[in-house]
Amino acid sequence: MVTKTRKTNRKEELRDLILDAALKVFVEEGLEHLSIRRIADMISYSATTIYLYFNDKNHLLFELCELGFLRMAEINNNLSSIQNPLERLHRMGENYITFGMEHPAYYDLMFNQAAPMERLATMDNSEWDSGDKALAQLKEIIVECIEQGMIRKGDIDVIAMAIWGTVHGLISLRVCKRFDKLVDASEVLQTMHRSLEWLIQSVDITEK
Amino acid sequence: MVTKTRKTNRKEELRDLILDAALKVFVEEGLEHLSIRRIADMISYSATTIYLYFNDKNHLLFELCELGFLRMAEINNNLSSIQNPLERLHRMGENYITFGMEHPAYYDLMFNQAAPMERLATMDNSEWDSGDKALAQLKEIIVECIEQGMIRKGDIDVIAMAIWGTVHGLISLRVCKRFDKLVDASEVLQTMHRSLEWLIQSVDITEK
DNA sequence: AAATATACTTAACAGTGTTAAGTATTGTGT
DNA sequence: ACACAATACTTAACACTGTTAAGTATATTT
Repeated sequence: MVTKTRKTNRKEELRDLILDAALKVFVEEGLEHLSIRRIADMISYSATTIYLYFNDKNHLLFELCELGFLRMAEINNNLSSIQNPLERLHRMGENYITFGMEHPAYYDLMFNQAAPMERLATMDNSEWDSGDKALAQLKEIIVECIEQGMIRKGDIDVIAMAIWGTVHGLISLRVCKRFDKLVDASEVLQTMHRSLEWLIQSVDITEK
Repeated sequence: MVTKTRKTNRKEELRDLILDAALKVFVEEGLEHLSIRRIADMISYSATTIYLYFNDKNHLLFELCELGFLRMAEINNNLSSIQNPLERLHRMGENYITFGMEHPAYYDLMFNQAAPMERLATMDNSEWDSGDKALAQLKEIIVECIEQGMIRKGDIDVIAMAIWGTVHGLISLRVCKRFDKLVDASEVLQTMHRSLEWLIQSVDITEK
């Protein structure tokens, strides 16, 4: 039993080593430069060794994606202290923008790339837990906003999609470099925050 | 002069043949199955012939992208007849959703993939004309809405980004298959339209 | 000490974008 | 009509990619 645990730990260690190397490459050089052989070279193993720890490249990318969701959850730790649900919603959107701008490679993988979803499709429990959790948190806040009469009533799913869509849309356009030629680089971040602010204010039905 | 024109036409013909074949593959089988050799096989030419008509794959994808923008512009022909600018804005959003749902491969290429923007970066006149035009049309309508006191005043760029972001976000999440596990497939389209409707109504400051 | 399981590697397959060099075919000038 | 040159295209190759089958040491168990 002890030996088995030790073995498992050693296995886990190399698995983590692979993920760390993969992370380093795709954060520093982009997803297009992330190849199995590249990772293998970095950690001085043969390329095929990686297939002893991951079914295929999609599997590896999916795991990286999950790490991304962990990091994203972390930056939302500052939400609980905010009483006003609309303010909390606003902050959540700002966190989302911050995350996307600071970790574009993660964001691309989590929401734009096909690989993680292709991996998900092959899994037994094919629920998208990470996405589900993040969306559930958003919906909770929206429910609060509606209960306190701060935003117009409506189907929670519909409102959640609209709000998620907005912040995702902004980040996504940025990550996919669609802003570069349209908005001055130095003003992108500010424009995004002001867009979110405009949305929140438009949605706010208090004091009107 | 006549012969030269004839030659040019013949050149254009093969160029179009390549684009047609490329279009067929990536619409029917997805971008990941679109390879230079695949196109070449379809039109019974060698792979290298394609490089006589396009600098590289990015160039080819950029041209396909431009075709996508043409098609997108077409479906906005129904806007001019709508007097109320807020209604026109709403319809423009619905058109955007319709386009994205009916041509996911085009949409992916136009707004998510890196290739077209990488091509653009290598070009002399590196303005993103297509994106610029589409955004300009959106801004025009927003200006009208503000002038007629239909939506809250604010920086045009900021508002345009917020609205474009919203519809793009919805489509993008769909095209990248992030809705599949979260929203029932049969309800996705309806949810998207209702999200847009909710946004428009939230933004509408008439009769409040 | 023999058998077996573990951890890893080598070699290979089929595919990718891309380039250099070569080959017909066609058009032009004398 | 003949030589020259431009045009249109192909063959072969390079350096990659993900992935798999088969082989090899090493360590563990019996």
